[in-house]
Amino acid sequence: MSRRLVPVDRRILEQNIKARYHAGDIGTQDALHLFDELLQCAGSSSIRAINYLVTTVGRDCPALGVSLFNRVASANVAPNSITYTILVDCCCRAGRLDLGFAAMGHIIKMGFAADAIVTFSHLLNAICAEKKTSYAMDIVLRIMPMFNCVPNIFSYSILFKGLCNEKRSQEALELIQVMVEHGGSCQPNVVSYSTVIDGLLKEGLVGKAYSLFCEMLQRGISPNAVTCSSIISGMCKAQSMDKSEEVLQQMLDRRILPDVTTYNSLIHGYYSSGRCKEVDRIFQEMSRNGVQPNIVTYNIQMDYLCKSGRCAEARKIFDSMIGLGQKPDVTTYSILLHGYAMEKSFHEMHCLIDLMVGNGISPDHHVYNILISAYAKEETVGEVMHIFTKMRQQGLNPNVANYGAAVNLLSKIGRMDDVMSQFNQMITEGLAPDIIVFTPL
DNA sequence: CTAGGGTTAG
Repeated sequence: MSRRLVPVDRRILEQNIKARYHAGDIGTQDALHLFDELLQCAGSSSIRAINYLVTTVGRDCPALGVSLFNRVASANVAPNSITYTILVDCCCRAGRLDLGFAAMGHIIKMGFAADAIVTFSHLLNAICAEKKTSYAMDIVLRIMPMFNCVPNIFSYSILFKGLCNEKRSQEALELIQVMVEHGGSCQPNVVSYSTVIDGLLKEGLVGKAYSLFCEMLQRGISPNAVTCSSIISGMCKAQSMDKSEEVLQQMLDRRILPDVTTYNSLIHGYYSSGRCKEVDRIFQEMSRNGVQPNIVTYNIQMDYLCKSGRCAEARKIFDSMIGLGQKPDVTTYSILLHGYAMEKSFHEMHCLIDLMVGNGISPDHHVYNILISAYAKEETVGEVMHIFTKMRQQGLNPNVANYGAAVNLLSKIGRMDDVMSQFNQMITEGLAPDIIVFTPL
């Protein structure tokens, strides 16, 4: 084989990968095969093609993306800054924030930090998902500028959402004010305002949310369907359905089209206040405006029926959903399961769990907690403990609500030694007890 | 390429 032919073959392969990537034409398996093929003849020109392949694999299976990176590193090809960005994203999505930090360390060492704005976003998302938003704030406000990486509106939005998720929406509000007063190039936009308005409303701070909304309008930023849906949802939560309707009317006046999420908020609000006639009206309005119900709409409807002791009707919706091609999700199953639990229909519960697993949906904390509570009410300790074992076998660590349900049962039947042992187990697993766990003690 | 809204459990 001549020296010249190899690079030509290689270039054809690289161009082929690039074209297929942009056409969205590579599956995970294809990518893995192409990766093997390319790595055999790869040279320094191959890194772009390698990046396409690692992106494709990592999208589907982040841990596999990380392992491909290791093979790149041991082959004779130097990763570039894009490769490291893909790596950080894969590490974070594989739940290995520690490896994400290590990769970021390489980026900084190589002097790529100033251009790593997207890489930082992946890292910030993962940090906030672990409820360490204070740390994320330090990165945005101090560490990124230290490396000449100027935080952008995405960086700040991740912080706003993280703070709101930690019920620190007032700090998010302060951060918005600081951005505005500072007058820098990065100013809050409709996403920033919507996020913080939503967070304030979820904490019941209606007045502050309203002031922020006014401030947004004054600054010439137009609300959109997301902003309005958050406000409608907040008004529903505050039992102010009339105000919700006012906001809906203002949306229509401003030509902001309500979408399925907007209508779902209203439907949930009316069900919660027991006004079913109004729900019918909203359904009609939806259909008139060409908005189709989705899985969440059905879940809301089923939840209402189950909680009104009408599981059979909820089941009819459930069965018709499958026919309509709307696949029930883990929430749908939880809702129906909870309905059966209230009826003490243990047989139906087990059939439903089997159906769920058969349809490829794994039970989550909610599902298990419905089972734990149902057995707890029957005071069958053995079954409750068995569910904990099953959860752990599935790699699902019980959460505070799961322990809460068990601790309440044990204290009710006077088994205080078992209460303490569950309590200690919970602490050992790094969980912070809440008021419900403490009450029996 | 990276950000925001609706549904479920003790």
